[in-house]
Amino acid sequence: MARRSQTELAVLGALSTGPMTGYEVRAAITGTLGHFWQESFGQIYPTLAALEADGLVRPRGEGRTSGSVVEITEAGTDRLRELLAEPHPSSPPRNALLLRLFFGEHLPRGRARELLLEVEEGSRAALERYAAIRSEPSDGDPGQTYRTITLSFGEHVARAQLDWARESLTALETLEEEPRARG
Amino acid sequence: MARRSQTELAVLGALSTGPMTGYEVRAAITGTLGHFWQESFGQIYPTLAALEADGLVRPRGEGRTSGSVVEITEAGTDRLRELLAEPHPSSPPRNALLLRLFFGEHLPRGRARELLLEVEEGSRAALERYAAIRSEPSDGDPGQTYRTITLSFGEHVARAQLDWARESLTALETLEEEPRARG
DNA sequence: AGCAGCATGTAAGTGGTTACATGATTGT
DNA sequence: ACAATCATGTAACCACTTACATGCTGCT
Repeated sequence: MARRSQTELAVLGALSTGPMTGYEVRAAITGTLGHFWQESFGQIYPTLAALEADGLVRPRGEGRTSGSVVEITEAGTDRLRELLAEPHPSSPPRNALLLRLFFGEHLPRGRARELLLEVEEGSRAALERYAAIRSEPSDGDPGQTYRTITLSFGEHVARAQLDWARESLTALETLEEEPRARG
Repeated sequence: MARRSQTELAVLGALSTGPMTGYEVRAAITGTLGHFWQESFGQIYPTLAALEADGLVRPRGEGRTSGSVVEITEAGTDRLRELLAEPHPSSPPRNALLLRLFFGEHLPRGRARELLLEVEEGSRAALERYAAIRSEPSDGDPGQTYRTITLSFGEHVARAQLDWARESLTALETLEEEPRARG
């Protein structure tokens, strides 16, 4: 059966690192998967309820004053492995910024430049965040290699976007310096 | 009012290059915006109908035996510029492949490698497509610079992913050669 | 005659976001 | 006392995909 969604996978994945509340699941996801995955509360709580109904997670009262801490069950871990092994759906690309840039000639003057500066700044900021994560002490965990690999993905892509933005800004400047041959 | 969606923008943008049928709009979008934008027929036809109701596009009978060719109106061009100038929504990242790789230790043996090979091959293929577009004769159109910029984005990102995939494959090999210190 | 590709459209479902409502706990 | 943040949940809505139904045109 199955096919509830990728959210189930993300939530079970988060819970595989230890018991936590729904709120913390969300924080864990934005914190560690943030540059390639996101979940909203409107997804997390219903998913958590469904997982509990299926016996894949269970409530766990101890150790906390507030919030209902849940932990992953044996069946949940099995399910996680199952979901991980499934072929991954590839979401169609939709980059609204590029869509605007593509029709750049119809853009208000200077707007294209603004869009590129936005990318430049965003990529720079991303690289800083990644550097901070890199500098955290490694725990020697066997999963470390895989986590570093996904971090490295973020770094590669961010550097590529930074380079692209800078090159494109230069290209735009040359365009605007030139006398306009055509209207 | 507005806020019908980005689809409206993509469709008007396609029609700004000339009159065509809904089917051709779809082909134009997948053909030229393909690496950062996609639309399905289920989106295009209702959008086209709505645009016509608003007087932003109009049917145009001549010159064809089949299919209803539509063209953009003056109001449509204005609307296109308006939409382009609006701040762009940024869709939250959702990379199902990275989500799996992140939990790589729970993946079946060899699966992580497969995923990376998939990225390697995909990026290689993308670069070839981009090279083919590059080699097409330039038409000296003033919008050319912007179209080249978005193409360049694809190239930068594809190269980054290719490098990343290769580096990560090496990292995985080293991991598997090493005697496993921890279970 | 038959098939591939052009063409248009709708209905159902899904996966997701946003906004809202509510309240407990912690720190100042 | 108040604010921030932790915490849980729901309802409404939205954009989009998929699958389906239908038919035409042009080529072989």
